[in-house]
Amino acid sequence: MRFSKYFLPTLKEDPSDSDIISHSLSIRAGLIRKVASGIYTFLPLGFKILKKIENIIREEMNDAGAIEIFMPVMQPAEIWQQSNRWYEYGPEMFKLVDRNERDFCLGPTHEELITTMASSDIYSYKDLPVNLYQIQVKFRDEIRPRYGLLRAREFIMKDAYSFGASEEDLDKDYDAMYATYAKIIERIGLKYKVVEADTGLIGGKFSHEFMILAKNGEETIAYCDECRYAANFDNAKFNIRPFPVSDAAGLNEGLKDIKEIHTPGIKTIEDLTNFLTQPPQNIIKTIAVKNNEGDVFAFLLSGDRTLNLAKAEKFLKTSLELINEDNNIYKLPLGFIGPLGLKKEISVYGDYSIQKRSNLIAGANKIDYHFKNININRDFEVKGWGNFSYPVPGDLCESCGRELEYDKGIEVGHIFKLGTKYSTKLNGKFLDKDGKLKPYIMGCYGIGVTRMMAAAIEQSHDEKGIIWPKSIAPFLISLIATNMSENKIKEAAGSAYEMMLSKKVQVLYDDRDISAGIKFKDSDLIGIPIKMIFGKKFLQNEIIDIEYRDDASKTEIKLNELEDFVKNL
RNA sequence: CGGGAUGUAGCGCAGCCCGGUUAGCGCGCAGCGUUCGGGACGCUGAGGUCGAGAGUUCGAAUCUCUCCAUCCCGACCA
Repeated sequence: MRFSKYFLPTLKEDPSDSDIISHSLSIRAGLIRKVASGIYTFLPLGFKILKKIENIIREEMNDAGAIEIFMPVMQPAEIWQQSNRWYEYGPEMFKLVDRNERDFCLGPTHEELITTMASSDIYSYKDLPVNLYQIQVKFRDEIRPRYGLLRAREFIMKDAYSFGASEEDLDKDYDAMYATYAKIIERIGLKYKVVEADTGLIGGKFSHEFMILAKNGEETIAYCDECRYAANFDNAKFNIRPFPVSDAAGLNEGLKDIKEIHTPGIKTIEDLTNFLTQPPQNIIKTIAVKNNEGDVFAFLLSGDRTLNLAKAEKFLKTSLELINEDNNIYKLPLGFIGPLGLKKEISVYGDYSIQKRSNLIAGANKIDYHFKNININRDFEVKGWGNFSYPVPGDLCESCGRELEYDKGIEVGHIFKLGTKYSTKLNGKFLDKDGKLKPYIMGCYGIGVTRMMAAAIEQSHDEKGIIWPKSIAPFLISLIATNMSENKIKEAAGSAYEMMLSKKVQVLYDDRDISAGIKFKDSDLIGIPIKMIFGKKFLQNEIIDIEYRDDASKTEIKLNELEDFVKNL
């Protein structure tokens, strides 16, 4: 492609309405333009990259035996009402009405549609298992679209749905998709981690998320290199770190007498640590929660930890909300709550992080007062112990005992075992060998295609711009003629361009009659892996400079070596 | 939806607090000339409903109100 004939508008400055690197770079490099919040046009360069990502996905999916189909964006309301997600999804679904006042939605996902389709065309165990996928636009009216392509309202997803006759079928497909997803990301050439995740709204037994590692990632991953465990931060299993001896005030001093201390207006752990010059680990954080029935519970944690509500809910088998000014049915003195002197109706549960501690500080259940030297069992009882917090630095891998490490990531893929959730609701049944009618056992597997593009930028860029991995780079070679008014340069670069075209090398020839600096800057900004420069050195000695985008390394080749160089790319 | 901020030329911004002729600057864009390996220079020029509507005023980009859009922080997700 000749730059002068292409449509590739680049910007020198960051756009004012983007804060995240992948967003501003994809606008500056001329990949996308914003149409409305969370809605984008793909310009030629961005579209090219998208197609490359899609093709890698398509090839690997096909290799894994999945079969491509194409379903509509617009879907009738009935099937969503049948699965009840018309209501569960709620305002997150774009809904519309046709001229006959029938309800439709713009598909946020396609479980309903494909299950309905399967139910009328797959009747026999002989047709199973089968794995169907598509690469399609999805619509989700996100509460808050943000970060450009990372959370858009219209985005492209590869979604696959497997139908099996048995759990074994599902396991096989699930494992195949797991391996395929890993292969896809490896082929694209990005660093990633697979984590155990929550199943969320889509439902099902368990799931894995594929995370592209990036500093600005939305998700925190807790992992252990020793035993290869990795999980979402919220979900991570861990053992409480051993209490550091240097912090161990009172560990060996025996139990001291309780003292009430005046702490006017000191409500937060942070204020308290400053006021008393004590580490937060010596303070009991007491978090009050309530369930729908109006039962109130108190969870005690080490002051440096945060209550993981999901863990508390699992433990108590009830859904919970934090107590605040609005739902404070017992009028608890927020900021000064503690285990000692609580109402009898409130059951107290302890996090392992304080189990073996003594002489701690806690709220006195009286405004502006705390207690010193509180001791478990001597001063109050705990109804149950558990792990109720998020991990903190130093916490240990549950299976091997090594310290957990943390990384930031962007979720680009998610695979689920759905089981019979949708087949049951949408009448997706087949006749099995034993002559019995059974629901399909399903799995679903998604990759965010447009998100993958943004995640790649997020992982791979520098202050000059994007650094594309070769696999998805829009062009492999950026051919730069530094001075178009030098005929020798212009002609040599022109014939090099023609030669590479004939050899099917993907080359962007910057033939614009502008200063060389702009060409270098643009080339770096849009992230083409190799710069091939015809300039001064060519005029003098027929030397062509080769410069690599990723590590900025350089080599020189002579004109007569050019064909060989191109051959070995 | 709650909290915070912003809307002035294609892009990035100043002007607004303290109202007063033709609304500025940089980049980009067009023409001419000079330059030519890391965002060159000179001259000339085009380009604006000051987010929208209403109000206050002799007079509004500037003050008031309403609305809209966009971005950031929280619950959701590929």
